[in-house]
Amino acid sequence: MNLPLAFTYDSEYFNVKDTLECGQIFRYKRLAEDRYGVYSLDKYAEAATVGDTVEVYTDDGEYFRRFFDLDTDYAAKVKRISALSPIMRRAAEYGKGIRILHQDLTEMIFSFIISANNNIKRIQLIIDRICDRLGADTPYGKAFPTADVIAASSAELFAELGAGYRDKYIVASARKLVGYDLASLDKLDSAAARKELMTFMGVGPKVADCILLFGMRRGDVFPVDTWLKKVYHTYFEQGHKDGEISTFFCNLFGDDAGLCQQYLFYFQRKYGQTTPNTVQ
DNA sequence: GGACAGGTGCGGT
DNA sequence: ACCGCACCTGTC
Repeated sequence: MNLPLAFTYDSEYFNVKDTLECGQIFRYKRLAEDRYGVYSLDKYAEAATVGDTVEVYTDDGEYFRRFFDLDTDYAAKVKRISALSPIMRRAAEYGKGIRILHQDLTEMIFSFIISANNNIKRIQLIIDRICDRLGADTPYGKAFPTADVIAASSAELFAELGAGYRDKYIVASARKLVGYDLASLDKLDSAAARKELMTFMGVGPKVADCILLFGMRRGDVFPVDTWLKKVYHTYFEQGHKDGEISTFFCNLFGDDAGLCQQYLFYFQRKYGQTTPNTVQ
C-alpha cells in the first residue's frame, strides 16, 4: 500500500497519539513511534508526526480532514476551558492535542454497545474480530460491517467473537437499525436524541452520550464512566448521586462539556492510575 | 487468582 | 422512580 500525502497540519493542537488513545476510537494501530494507522468505516489513513507537523497519508483527504475536525479552533477552546478552574487548566493543557473525531454514527453505536463494562484492549479485540468476519474487503483491510450485515447474523456469532453477554444487544440493535432513519435524530436536541438512542438494546445513558459526542458531534453531552466518577469525587464538589454527575458537568461546561470530558478522562487515566474510588 | 473494565437490563420495592 | 444485582471474558 502506497498512500499519498494528502495534507499536513500543525501539531500543537493536533496530537495524533493523544487523539487516538483518549478512548474515542478503537480501530487504530501504532505503526511506529510517531506513526499511526486509523480506520473509519471502509476508509484508512496514516498520520505521522514530524517535528511540529502532522503528515496525513490517505486516498481520501477530504474525508480525513473532516474526520480529524481540522476546521475547529482548538486553541480558542483550550483557552476558554483553561480559564474555568485550576483542574481544568491542568487537564486542558495536558490534553490540548486531542481533537474530537467525526466518526460514523452506526460504527459508534455498535462500538460503544461493546464498550459497556469492558476494557479498551478487549473492546478493540472484539471489534477487530467483527470486522474480520463481517466487514467488506477494502484495499486497506476490512471495513466496519453495515447494520444490515450484522442484523442478518446471529447472537451466537458475536458470542463466538468474544462479545460476551453483549452478543444479543448487538443483534437486537442491528435489527432495529434496519430501515431506521438515523438522520431524523439530527433534528432532535441532545436530550431528546439521547432518550431515543436509549431505546436501543445495550444503550444506556453513558453509551448514548458517547454515541452523541463521537457519532453526532453533540458537544453538549458528558459521558460518565468509572473514571469520570472518580474525577468528580476527587476534584469537584461532593453531594451529587452518580446518576446526577453527567447533568452536573453539562451545566458546568455547556457546549464544551464533551471536550472537557475527554480532557478529564485522559488526564485521569494518566495521573489517576489507581483503583476506582481511591483518591490519588 | 481475584478484581476490574469507558454499564446495562432486569426484577423488586 | 429508584435501588441492587448478575453478567461474558481478556487483562492487569
